[in-house]
Amino acid sequence: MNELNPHISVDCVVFGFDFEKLNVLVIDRGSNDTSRVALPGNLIYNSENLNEAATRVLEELTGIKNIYLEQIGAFGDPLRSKKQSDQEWLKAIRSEPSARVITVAYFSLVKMADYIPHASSFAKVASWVSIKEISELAFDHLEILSAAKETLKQKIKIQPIGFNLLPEKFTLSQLHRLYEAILEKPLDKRNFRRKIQKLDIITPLREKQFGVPHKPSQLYKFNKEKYELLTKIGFDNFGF
Amino acid sequence: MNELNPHISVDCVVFGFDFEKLNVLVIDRGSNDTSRVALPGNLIYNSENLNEAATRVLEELTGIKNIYLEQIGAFGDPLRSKKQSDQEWLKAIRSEPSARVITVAYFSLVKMADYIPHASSFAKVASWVSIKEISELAFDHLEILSAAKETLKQKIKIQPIGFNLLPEKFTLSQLHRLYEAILEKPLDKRNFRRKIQKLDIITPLREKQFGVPHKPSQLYKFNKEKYELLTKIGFDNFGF
DNA sequence: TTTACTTTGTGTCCTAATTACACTATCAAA
DNA sequence: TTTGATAGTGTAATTAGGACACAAAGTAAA
Repeated sequence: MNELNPHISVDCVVFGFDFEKLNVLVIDRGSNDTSRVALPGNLIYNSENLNEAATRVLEELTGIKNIYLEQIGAFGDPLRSKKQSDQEWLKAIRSEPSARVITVAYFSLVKMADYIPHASSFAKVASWVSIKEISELAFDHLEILSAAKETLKQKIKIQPIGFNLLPEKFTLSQLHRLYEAILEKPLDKRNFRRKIQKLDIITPLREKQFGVPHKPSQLYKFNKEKYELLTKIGFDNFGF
Repeated sequence: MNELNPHISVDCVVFGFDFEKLNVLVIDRGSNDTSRVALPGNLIYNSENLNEAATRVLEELTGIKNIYLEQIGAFGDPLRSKKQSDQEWLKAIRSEPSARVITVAYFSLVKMADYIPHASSFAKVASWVSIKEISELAFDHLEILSAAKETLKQKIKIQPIGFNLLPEKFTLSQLHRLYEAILEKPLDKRNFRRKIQKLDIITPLREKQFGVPHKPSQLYKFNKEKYELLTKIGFDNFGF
């Protein structure tokens, strides 16, 4: 340990859905020796609040902006950035690489198609990776990712936030697969549909899929007014 | 704003239940001009993690120890300690009173009878106050308290944590009133009892209340083994 | 043009959970 | 012995949840 003041950073867990599985946005420092994959994150400025910092840092590193971020919590183990590989990275980008860093983690759900990551700043690569394929991340980012997944599982049960991961027009099957990917368990098709329909939060469009080599499915759009009404009056019964 | 490094503090929202209403533990700087009621909190040390800091700070200010603290989240608005009254207080206790302070909030549930607060350090008074009576607190502590209440409402629905607020032996009516106090809404007596009984998490004792000017009620104890089993295998169906 | 392949979309039965609701029992105190 | 206070109990009606199988609609390939 040392006697420098601790620093504050933000880290962002941005989830995307590719109609099959959940992905998360990561950056890579991109040196060719050891790849150092990490969640997008950096130190905050003194004049901005934590949300603003998360928004700014995410855009600086990945080009992604205009998204809604929600706090997961603070991670402040004194040793969270003391692994040698982490220290080596920090030496390249920080003026006080050995200072303790307490981070505040945020998560967000976005439509992958709308957010093509473009690496910049110290990120050499910014890309979507399937959460199943992530077995190692810098610092304590694996722990943060794990907390984010847990938060998402909880929230999806009480708020229909999953719609943020789908395009404007979507099918019930896509929504179904999304819920299965988030909850990491199979859900009965008919029961799922019944439950979603009863929520009265999606509206069928006068439009179907086309060009698919099977029965084309009905397209739906998300009913934002209904959603806002529901979140306002509160609803607990979205559990699967 | 200024260019000092931000500091990190922890603040604790400790709930207690007096068989009628929810209370929260607050400290008062105790000057006789303006009373400055606040949640117990202080800067962290560089060598301790956030949980340890919360535990230590709580004990230093109120004498309360050996309790389980759970994180609520980080609060980091740059202006959160810039009110004049807050600055005056900070000048008395901090070497850099104008530095930005980012705080990590924790909450806890305790049996009031077991935890008699004893003020020390810069706290001149440490005492339980009904949450209904709190209309003003230092810094952004009102916001933190509000977040804590919300967290508690959510958690009580998926974990039987309320038992931490009751003594070893308690009656179903006490438990009932506790749930009503936390959820801030009336719950049907018979339905509440049925639901709790079905959880199989309380065991009746061979003992009743005595000395009460009405029908004495059955005493129960909390079934810890069952609770731990339930939290391990996971359960979502504790909703009221 | 027929067949194979793939995914969509739908209904019922059974069980479990939820809600609403009112009266008797038991004690202390007056 | 009466009063006042709280404890304790059951049922009926409704709603939600879980398990389960087959026909329909399109493309692609034979």
